[in-house]
Amino acid sequence: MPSDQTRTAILAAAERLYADRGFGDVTLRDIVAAAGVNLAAVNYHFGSKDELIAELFVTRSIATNRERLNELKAAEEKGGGRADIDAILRALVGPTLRGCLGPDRERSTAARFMIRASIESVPPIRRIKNREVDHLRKFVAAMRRSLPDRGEVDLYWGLHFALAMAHHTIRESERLARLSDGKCDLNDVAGIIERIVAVSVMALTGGAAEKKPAAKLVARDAR
Amino acid sequence: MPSDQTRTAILAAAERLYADRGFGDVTLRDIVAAAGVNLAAVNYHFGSKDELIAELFVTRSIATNRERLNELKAAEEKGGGRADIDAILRALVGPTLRGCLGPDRERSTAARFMIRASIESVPPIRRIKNREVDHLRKFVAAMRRSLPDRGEVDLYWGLHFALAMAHHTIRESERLARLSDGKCDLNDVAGIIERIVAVSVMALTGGAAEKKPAAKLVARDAR
DNA sequence: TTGCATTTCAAACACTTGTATGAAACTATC
DNA sequence: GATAGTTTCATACAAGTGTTTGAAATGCAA
Repeated sequence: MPSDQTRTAILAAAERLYADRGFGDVTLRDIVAAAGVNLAAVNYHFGSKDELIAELFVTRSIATNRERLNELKAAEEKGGGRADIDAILRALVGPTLRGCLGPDRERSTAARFMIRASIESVPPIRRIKNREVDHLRKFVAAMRRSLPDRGEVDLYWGLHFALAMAHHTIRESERLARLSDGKCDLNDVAGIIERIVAVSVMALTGGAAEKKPAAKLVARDAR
Repeated sequence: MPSDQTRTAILAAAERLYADRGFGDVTLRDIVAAAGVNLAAVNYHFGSKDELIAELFVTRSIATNRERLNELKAAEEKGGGRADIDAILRALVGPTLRGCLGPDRERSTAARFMIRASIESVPPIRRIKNREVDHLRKFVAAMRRSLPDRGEVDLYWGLHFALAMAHHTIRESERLARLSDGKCDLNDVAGIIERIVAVSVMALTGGAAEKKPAAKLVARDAR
């Protein structure tokens, strides 16, 4: 059995560099330099640059999806097969937001890499990404169980908007900070999640307060 | 005065190619081939590839911003200096959505180019893009006039979410179509705009129906 | 037409990219 | 300890990039 410390060093360095600087301007030479290995090691261990990216993406993709589904399943079991809509949405956007935002960006490399992958859309990733709809369908199903009276199309749009707010918040966090002169606290990840979930719930329920007391719907104007 | 048909041919070809395929994989040779001009013409007329991109971006940027501000000003004048919040948001997201979505993608090249620019974040654009916050501040000011009781931070988040939904809808329109098996009609641009505006208004007003009858807040389940 | 500035063109330049090669170093089995 | 398989390494390669060059072509005033 081969010692794969070179392999993992390449994977770690590549993920960090891609997360920080994007796929566009990270070369194989940058990666091997950061990993402290030889240039030819990438092609030896992975075959090509694209296969390296693909392996990176599939690994993180199933990890993120599992994290989401675990939260979803926990919420559904607690509710006896029918989770509250806000819990479903929290399971959808929570993992990514917690991974990408907040002060502890140390182990957030994976999440930041996934955001890069969702933004830049490089060929090897685009091919894989089509399976993601199957993953999202599970959330649509859970939402349908939670809101059986809502129309199908509204559910799709609600899920779409929830992802929109989550991803856009991650991508444009600095612009929001500058626009608001720092008044929008982007380190308060829990607060951001609640904000996005609250808006998504309103989008899905038409603004009328539902069965739950809707605790977090009030404006939070810290600082 | 020089005949600038070569210049404009380059600009048109570059904008179309960038809009269609992104900055990443469009070379100068692709551009000059599409424009039917010589390779050296780009450097002769623009100095460098980055300056070509920058000129493209600033031109479209001020055009889009003007379109937005015209709608905003019209709404504010109609309301005697204080526009309804939904009119403000419509002025913010309407122009871009109308340009990028819908069946007539012929003259939407400009809007699609702007979306590319907002996604890929290539260096020459990133430098210019910082001025956009000044443009957005005008919308924050209008929102403050329209909703004087709302907290500052809520206004920023509301504007942020509105842009999030608009941009994400443009970027991931095909995924939404596939996820919903075509049930989400992405050719109904006016309906999409109203949907986004409605959710944004709810995000800003906390879900309670305000002074206006909130006409469009009901779910639309066409098809 | 002559002369001069502007614009076009083919060709080459310098550089970076991902990939391939073949020898060297290493590892573990017999 | 010899040998076969695996891994590393320096180096080279082919292709593609933006840019530059200097001459040819063009347009336009005197």
